[in-house]
Amino acid sequence: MTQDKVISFSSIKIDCKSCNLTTLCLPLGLESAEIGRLEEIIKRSRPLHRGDQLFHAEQGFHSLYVIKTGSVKTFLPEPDGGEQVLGFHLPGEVIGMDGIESERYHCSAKVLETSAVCEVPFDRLEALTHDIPSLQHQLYRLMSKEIGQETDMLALLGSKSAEERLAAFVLGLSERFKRRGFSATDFHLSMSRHDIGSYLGLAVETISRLFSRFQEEGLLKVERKHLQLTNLAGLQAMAKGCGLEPRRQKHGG
Amino acid sequence: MTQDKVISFSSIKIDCKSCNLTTLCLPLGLESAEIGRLEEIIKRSRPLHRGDQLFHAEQGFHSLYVIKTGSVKTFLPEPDGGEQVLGFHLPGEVIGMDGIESERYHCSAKVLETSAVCEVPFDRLEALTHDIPSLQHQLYRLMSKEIGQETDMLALLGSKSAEERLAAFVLGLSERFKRRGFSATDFHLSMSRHDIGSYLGLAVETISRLFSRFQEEGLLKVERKHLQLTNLAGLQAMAKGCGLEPRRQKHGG
DNA sequence: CGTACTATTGAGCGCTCTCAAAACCAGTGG
DNA sequence: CCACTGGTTTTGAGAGCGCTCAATAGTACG
Repeated sequence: MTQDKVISFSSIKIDCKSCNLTTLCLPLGLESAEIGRLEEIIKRSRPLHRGDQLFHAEQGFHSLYVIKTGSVKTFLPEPDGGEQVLGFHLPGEVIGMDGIESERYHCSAKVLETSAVCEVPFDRLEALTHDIPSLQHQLYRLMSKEIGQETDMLALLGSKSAEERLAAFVLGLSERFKRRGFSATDFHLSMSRHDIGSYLGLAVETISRLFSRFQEEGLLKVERKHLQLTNLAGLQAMAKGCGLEPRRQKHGG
Repeated sequence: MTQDKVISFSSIKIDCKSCNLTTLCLPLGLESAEIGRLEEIIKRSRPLHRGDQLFHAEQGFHSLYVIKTGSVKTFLPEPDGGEQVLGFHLPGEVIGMDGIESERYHCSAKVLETSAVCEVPFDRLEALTHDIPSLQHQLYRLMSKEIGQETDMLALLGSKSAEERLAAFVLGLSERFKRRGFSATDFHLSMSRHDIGSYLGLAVETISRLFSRFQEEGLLKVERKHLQLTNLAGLQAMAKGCGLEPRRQKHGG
């Protein structure tokens, strides 16, 4: 029960010990009575499995979802049945905030591996943020952070080469795993090469070729879904476009 | 004074008659006393001119800014002095929300033409949203909308060809001018070709060439900064990638 | 052990890039 | 008024990155 409290509390707070997520946010400083109220509105879900869909684009919006364990991808469905991947989400992260404006989800969300996810009905959360100013502030911060992250992604897609994008991608994952207390150099890719390609605006084949090249260059080792980063500094240099030989173009040249 | 009230009210409401912006949002339904309180916190600014900077990336965050007239671009400064353009902002739009999370602006904002901009200190706005639930809801919606728009841009950059991007861009501008009560087919581009290219992830030369080609194809007429859309349906088809001849790639192949 | 899906690798091409230069425009000062 | 200067836009030529197509290998599942 105490354990449950911690989980519920931290699900919103995004500062969740049970999710190994201790540094993302400032403490909320809620009173225990307030924690209880927050707990009340959170629906715990049974385990979800690979391919399960949390919500669909255009579907009526009611709740935010907090990833507790596992991973989730968000994407924009395309008319031809394809998926434009928008992001990969790890424990402690919140999705669904794009649905508030129109009261319909803007994107779809699909579970990448067996995962646990909390549902937080937004109308009740909104009412609670009205009663608890620090929670209100936290929600503003959360949405602001989302905007900033998408902004960074726009810059990546707008001006980086394929190798810069992939290097930045694996380093981003590394950083996020590290914050969660997992290894920063050794982790599992729950998404397919296809999803990575879609996310980075590249073809599947390009992802595969780059992984092979990075491995040849000793930057990392990749075996199917397992990734081991063997030269973080080299990857960082590559992500910044400061590769050994000066290159300065996205593609073409 | 009544006129001023309308402006202040609508600056936050994003439903501003004086900005020709009547359809963007639902009414807030504020009491006149509440309107007064909102008015109090808004700082009106003197006119700004082309090149004036509203805020810089990494600078301490204190306020949101609402464009009243003119236009503003937001961008991420690059180490080499370049600018990765993130968006162009028209009257009624709010910028600076990316600064809430870290209490530093995430991007920079520069005025594109003579403009009027309201400053809204965020701490005071936040306090006010606590007192006025409908205002709180409106701010959530505003941030949610921003997330959705950036999402759409990610999809554009991730999977569209150059011609699809430019067609979508001019149509997006057209739509936004239309909502503001201006002509949807005849308007002024306050940003340079360079800015458009950066925004769309394309080279300046590509923008210029595409404008020329679109003109040859009778889709639009362009003369320096003046744009006239002569075939909206054709542009829409092009933006969707349903051009006359089937094409299905971003670049290459 | 067959079927379907995912990943890898190769061959070839074209979209969009870079480089380069000319045309055009705006502002300044003589 | 015009030459000068700096910036923006246009246009051309050529090249390369990342694409598509295609085929092979590896993996998952029944």
